[in-house]
Amino acid sequence: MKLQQLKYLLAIVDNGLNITAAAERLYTSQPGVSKQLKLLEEELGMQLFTRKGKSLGGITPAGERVIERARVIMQEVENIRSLASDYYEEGTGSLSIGTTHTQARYVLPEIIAEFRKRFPNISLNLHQGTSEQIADMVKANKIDFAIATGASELFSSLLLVPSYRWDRQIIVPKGHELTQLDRKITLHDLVDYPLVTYVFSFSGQSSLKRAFADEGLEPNVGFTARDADVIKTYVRMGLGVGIVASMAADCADRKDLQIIDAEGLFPRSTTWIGYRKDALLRKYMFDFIQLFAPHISGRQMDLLRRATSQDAVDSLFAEAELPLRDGCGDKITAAA
Amino acid sequence: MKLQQLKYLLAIVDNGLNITAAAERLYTSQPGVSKQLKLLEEELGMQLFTRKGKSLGGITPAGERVIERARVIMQEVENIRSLASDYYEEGTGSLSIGTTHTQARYVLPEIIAEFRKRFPNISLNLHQGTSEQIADMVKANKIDFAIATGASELFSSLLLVPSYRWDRQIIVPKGHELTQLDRKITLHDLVDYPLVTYVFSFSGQSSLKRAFADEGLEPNVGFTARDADVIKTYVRMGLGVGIVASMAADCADRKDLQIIDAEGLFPRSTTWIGYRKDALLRKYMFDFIQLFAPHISGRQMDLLRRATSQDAVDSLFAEAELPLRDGCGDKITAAA
DNA sequence: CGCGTTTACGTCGTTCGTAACGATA
DNA sequence: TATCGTTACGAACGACGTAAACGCG
Repeated sequence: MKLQQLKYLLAIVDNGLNITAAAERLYTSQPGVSKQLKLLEEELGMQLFTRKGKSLGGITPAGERVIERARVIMQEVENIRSLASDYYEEGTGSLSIGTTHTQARYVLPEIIAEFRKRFPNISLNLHQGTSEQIADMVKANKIDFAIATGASELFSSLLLVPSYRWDRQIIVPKGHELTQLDRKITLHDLVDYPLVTYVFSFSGQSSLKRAFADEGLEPNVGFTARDADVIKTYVRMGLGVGIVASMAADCADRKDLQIIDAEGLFPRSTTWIGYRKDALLRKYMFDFIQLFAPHISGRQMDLLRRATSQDAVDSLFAEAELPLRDGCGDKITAAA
Repeated sequence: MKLQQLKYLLAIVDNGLNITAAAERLYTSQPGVSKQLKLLEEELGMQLFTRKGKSLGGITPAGERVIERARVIMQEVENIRSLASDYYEEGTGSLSIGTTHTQARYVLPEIIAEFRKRFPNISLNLHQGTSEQIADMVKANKIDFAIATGASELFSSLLLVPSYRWDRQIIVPKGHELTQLDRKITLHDLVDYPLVTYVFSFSGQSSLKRAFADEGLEPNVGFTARDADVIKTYVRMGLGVGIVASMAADCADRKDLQIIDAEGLFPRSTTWIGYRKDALLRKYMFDFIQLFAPHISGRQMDLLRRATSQDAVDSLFAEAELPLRDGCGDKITAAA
């Protein structure tokens, strides 16, 4: 048995049991892959795949289990390489992050700027997508980190590190009648206006809908978009009342938009940064986590390094201690 | 990186950083091992070992971590092979068991007889030793199963499956004055006689001593031996009162020895069968477990197969439901 | 000088890519 | 006939073992 055979095996599986495609992905010849698969099957004395004529038809039950193990092995091989890189190639490497628009546009820029300053030779890749798309990237091992809000059920193979919490904010054009209220705004006030907010697939969105339902109200959603910039554009055009994450309402917007604090109206959301349970992170990756979630103490980071289960991570952080993030003013306010 | 390089690396570590010894163990030439180590270090770009002149002096901190990972990899490779054997070499293989004298002499014979009948082509190896010696065998990966009583702290790398419980029994020559008592025997009765029992290193032994201490008594230990046969021999010679595991007092002994039930006098012991957490057991190995601990239901066995932590195993079995084993009469009595 | 490691080198087996062939839809 | 996998073969590479050199105690 050789590592290459296992690598080829996984490549075949990950390319839909198409040996030709796997060979291309591996930058090698197709007969080579074919032969190594055959050799592996011969050595193990078992069929890993069922055959449809000459083509591969499916994976045998035993094959499934071999593949599982092979994945562990290749992951550990990666971990060894990663260890080695940490010791002798300090300062070089790459970091791929999958995240949503709000993070990429409003939260990450200054964090990434700081990271680049500290690690100028780490190449950074930002992959933007919906929670579901990010989950796919995780599956395909395309990213080192996923950053998102809620939707933890999509990311069971990751360790999720809660990083900060945020409220939604209501944005309206300056002088809008909602700003004339002499009391705190309520959900009742909102149902009279067309709302402009995130499309439902955006995680945490369903909690907004539920907030209305809990009071027996039906929101009038006039327009949905995937990112806050589009929402703000439409709010500026007077198309409705915007509801966005507080991070998205930055200071520049306050020239022509008015922000109404919606604290308490909707449940608070928690944004996390996650990485594969079985991956060994390089030093600069942990440094990135600490940049992203600076409330984590040095001691907590040490414990985090050793954590292998979500329970272990959760026990490190109490929700109440997470910082609350805003788009203007102090970027991070202390815990309530 | 190649699997062979990792195998060589581990062999070097397991042979006290002596490359020559490692090469012999691997049935290959010493320069070959040396070269592969060098290649591995070059590929990783790091020193795995510190050098004392030309000899290996110690393991670098980074090396330790690489070795950890390498062990996982080689274990998974074994697991794949094991899987393959299960599918295509059904009925062949080997089973090595490390256990104590009492198990080997009184409990295992009939279990092994049944196992041999079912799997005539599995070669069986019984390694007898103290708990400590068995723990060493586990470390050196010499055995598939460890069977022992108590001493669970020695076997933290194993999953321990509680299998049955047993009491100690008091054995005396026929007509001994302790048999004349018209009431249940107590610890006070025993301190007047020299006791013949297991040496202290035998696990669970300390609990015997503690039982006396709890009542403020000091037992008069006249003679200790490592196995019950020796103890019985000395009891027959009138050298003292024997205290042995109930399994060891078999029917044949009742001709010239009298057994006094000591139920309640000493804490009950639990015997377990254990296997490495990270090992993938072959089918016949699980069958052996079920032979050894027949109280485990089919459903529990299925869950056991998937268990990876001791907590998961413990949650499967409540102590109270374990059978109580005796040396004569019904071999296994139902739970109390 | 003995022990253990490294270097040097010749042999042998394996892998790889190209090219041709076979099977399937 | 287009697609995909297998077989065949020569070239290149890598692993292995023997022999010799080196360093340390």
